[in-house]
Amino acid sequence: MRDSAEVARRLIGVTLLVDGVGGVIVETEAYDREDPASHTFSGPTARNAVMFGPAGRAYIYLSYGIHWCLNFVCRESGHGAGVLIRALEPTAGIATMIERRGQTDLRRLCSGPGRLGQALAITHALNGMRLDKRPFSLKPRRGRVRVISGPRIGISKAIDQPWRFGLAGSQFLSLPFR
DNA sequence: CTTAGGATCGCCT
DNA sequence: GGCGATCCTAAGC
Repeated sequence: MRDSAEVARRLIGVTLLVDGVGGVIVETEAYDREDPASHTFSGPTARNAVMFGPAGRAYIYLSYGIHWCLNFVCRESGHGAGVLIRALEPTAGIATMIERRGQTDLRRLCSGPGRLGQALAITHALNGMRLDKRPFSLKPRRGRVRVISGPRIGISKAIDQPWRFGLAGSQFLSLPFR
């Protein structure tokens, strides 16, 4: 597969479901092996092992001891590359997501990696699983989409890299693009 | 609308 | 032992 920034860009507009629940990907971030902000920057460890394995799998980690976050593993020279799925526009299983999240605001159902994880019931149990098999489902986007990019969010290193991607004009982004 | 603090725990130095 | 690829709530303008 190609580099993670290209994958991150091409994922915008793709429909992601987990057990039939989810929506259209509207925000992603790319991370790679040579990237100081990436979990893989310092080499393989127990946590990031999946990121050094085959492409097309889920890498899931626990953020701040509370939030399960979903990444797609990419293959790049040296491996250790992936894309963080940061936000969805909810389209399927909305009632289920509202119940899991405990709030009804559609704009905040899946707008952020932690919220998305909660809405889709992402847990460590899905770590390393193939994205082309149950419970995951990916459907190609229809037609063209306008993608914007900018600095990634919530990191302190490599903030100059424009490796955050979003669907232009979407109301479901975790934060606006400047 | 912006900012500040707390929650909470696995990972790595 | 310190610190996050975060989110929520409350308080301040």
